[in-house]
Amino acid sequence: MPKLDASLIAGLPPFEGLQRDELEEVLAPARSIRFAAGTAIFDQEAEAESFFVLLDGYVRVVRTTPEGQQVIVRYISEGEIFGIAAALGRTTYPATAVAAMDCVALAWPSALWPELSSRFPSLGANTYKTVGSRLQDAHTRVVEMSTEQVEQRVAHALLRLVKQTGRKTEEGIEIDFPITRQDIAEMTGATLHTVSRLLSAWEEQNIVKSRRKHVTVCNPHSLMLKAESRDKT
Amino acid sequence: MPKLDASLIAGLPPFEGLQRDELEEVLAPARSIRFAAGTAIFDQEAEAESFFVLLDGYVRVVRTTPEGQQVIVRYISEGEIFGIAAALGRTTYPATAVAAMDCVALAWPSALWPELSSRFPSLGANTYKTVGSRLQDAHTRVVEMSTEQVEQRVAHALLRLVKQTGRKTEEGIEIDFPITRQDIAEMTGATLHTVSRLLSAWEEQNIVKSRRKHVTVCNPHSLMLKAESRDKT
DNA sequence: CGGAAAACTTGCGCTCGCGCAAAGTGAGAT
DNA sequence: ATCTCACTTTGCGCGAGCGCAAGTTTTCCG
Repeated sequence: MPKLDASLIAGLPPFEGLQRDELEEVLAPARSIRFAAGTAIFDQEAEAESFFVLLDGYVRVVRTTPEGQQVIVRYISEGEIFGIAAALGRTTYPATAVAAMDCVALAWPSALWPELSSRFPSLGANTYKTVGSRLQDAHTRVVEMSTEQVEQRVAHALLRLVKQTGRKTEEGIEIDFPITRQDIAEMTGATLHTVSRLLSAWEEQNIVKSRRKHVTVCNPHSLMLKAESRDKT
Repeated sequence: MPKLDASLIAGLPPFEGLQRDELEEVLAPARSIRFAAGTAIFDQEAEAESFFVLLDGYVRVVRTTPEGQQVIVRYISEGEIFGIAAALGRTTYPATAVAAMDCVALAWPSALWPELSSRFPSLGANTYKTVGSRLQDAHTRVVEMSTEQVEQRVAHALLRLVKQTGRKTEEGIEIDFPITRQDIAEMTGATLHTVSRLLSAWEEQNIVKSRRKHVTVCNPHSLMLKAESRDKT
C-alpha cells in the first residue's frame, strides 16, 4: 500500500482547521479504495466497519424497504464524509451506498472514530456540522413531500442536483454523473413515467435538455418558477 | 432562582454515564422554565440562544414553509434533549418548538455547548447518538412518504406516537397529550378531512377510540396490519 | 348559563399522478 | 456489424385523496 499524501485531503471540508502534521496523522490509518460504477461500497444493515471520505466520483445512498422499494436518500459529492454510523452511535449502516460512477474513497476503521474525533476536535465539529445539515435536508424533504405536487418536487430535486454537482456546458448546467429517470423518481417519490413526462414537457419549453442518463438544465430560472408555484404555466 | 438538584436529571438519557458530581456541574448553569400549553419555546430562524432538556410534558417541533404551510417534524418526550442547533454548528433554530401541553424544561446557554461536551464526553456521545437516530427517523419518514398510501402513513404515525407516549387505560393505549386531526394530518402529509374519515372508519372497526383531542388505540395489531399492507381489509 | 370559537364529521365532484401496456431508441458487447 | 438489454417515451383509464362546503358537537369563557 503506497503511503498517502496529506495534500490528498488538505482543503476538504471534514479536515478544515487541521495542521499539516495533524493531517498526516489522521491519514496514517486510512486506505484508499477504488469502486467501479454500480458497485456497493457498503450495504444497509451490514456491520459498519469503516467510514469514508469521497475523493473522486459520486455516491448514491439508497434505502430499501422490506417490500423491496428503493428510495434515494442523497448523493455524496467529492470531499464529503459518509458512512459515519460510528459517529452516531450505531453499529450497522442504515442505508446502502452505491458508486454512481467510478469512485475513489478513503476508508478508516470505524473503531478509530472516538480516538480521532477526540484527538482532533475540529474533525468532530466539522463532521457534526455536516450531520446537522443532513438532518435539515432530510426535514426539508419531508416538508416537500408533504406540501408539494410531483412537478414541484422534481423541479426542486433537479435544482438541488445542479447546485450540488452542476458542470457548466454550452447548453446549460449539466448534472455531473449518470442519472436515470428511475433515479429521479426514487428521489422524489414519483414514478419514472411521470418524471419522463415532465422532462419531455420541460424540454418542449427549452427549460432542460436530456439524453439517456444525462440531464442539463438550460433555464434554471424557469425551473425555479416550476418549483415554487403550483399553477400550470 | 432556586438551586436545582442533580436528582432532577439523574437517569435521563442525555446524562447517562455521568457521575453525581458531574451532574451537579452540568446542572449549575441551567435554569428551569415553565411553558404554558400552546406557547412557543423557540421560533424557527431565531437565534439559537439555548438548548433544552424536557423535564415534563410534550413538545411539538414544527417547520413552516414560506407559503405558511406547517409540517410537524417530531414530538419531544420527557428526558429528551432538543434545540441543539449549537451542537450541529448552526446559529439559528431550524424549526419552531411549541409546548403541546404545559411543560417544564431546563435551558442552557448554547455558548456553553463546546465546553460541556468536551468536558463531559458522554454527554456529547449521548447527544450525537440521539441526533443519529433522529436522522434515521427523518429518512424513515421520507421513505414512508415516498412509498406508502395515506392510510398506511397515518397508521404508522399513530403506532409511533403510541409507542413513544402511550399510556395504558382500560380501553387501550392512549396518546398522552392533546392531539387534533389537524396535527395528525400535519405529521403525515394528509388533510384533516382524510384523517377524520380514517379515524371514523377505524372506530367502526373497534381499532381506535377517539374523542376531541384524544386518541386511544384499542387494537394495535389490526392497526399494524393497516400500516403494512395496501389492500383494503 | 348562554354564546362563540374550536374541533370534528360527512358528502360530492374532480384532478393529479399512478398502473398498465406497448412501442421506440441508444449504447455497449461479442 | 448487429444484437440485445437497459433506458425512455407515450397513450389510456382509473382511483386515492384533495378541495370545497355545510352541518354537528364539544369546550371554554364571560
